[in-house]
Amino acid sequence: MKKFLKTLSANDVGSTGAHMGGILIPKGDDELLAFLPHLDPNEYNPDEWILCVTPDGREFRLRYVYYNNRFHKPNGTRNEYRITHLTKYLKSEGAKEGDIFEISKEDGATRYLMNVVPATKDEEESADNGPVRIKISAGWRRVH
DNA sequence: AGCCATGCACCG
DNA sequence: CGGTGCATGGCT
Repeated sequence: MKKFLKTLSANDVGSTGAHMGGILIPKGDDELLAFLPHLDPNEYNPDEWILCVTPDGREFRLRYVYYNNRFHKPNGTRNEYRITHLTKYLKSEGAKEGDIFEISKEDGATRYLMNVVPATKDEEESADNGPVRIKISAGWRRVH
């Protein structure tokens, strides 16, 4: 099973007043890009819907988008991935800036599992005996 | 590269 | 009419 963690930013949880309701995916990481559905860079703003279940069994459909107008519009500047439609879930969990968002999936499975764990716990511990955490980009970790 | 912000459309 | 998401621009 592959599993990725992201520390939520203020903008991610909506506490900045932003109303774009979603989180940012680092681009340029092959493991993460392979883990998520494939989005064709040759398409303009391609998106894919992924099915996520929470630990308590609720299901959410999330939109995984690649904003790439940099390559498709004359003066486009966007080149980033995002996952939206998360506001409902994050609010229901009372997620705040600094908390950890987890997303995992069994190899070959179709459904993803997601979870948010409060900031205080997971961070400090696990120096060298817990699971291996590899920093792959700002805010993101991959767990083996 | 990543996070912050927003005008407008849509929908209840 | 208020909330949410889309697509995009801006700032660090």
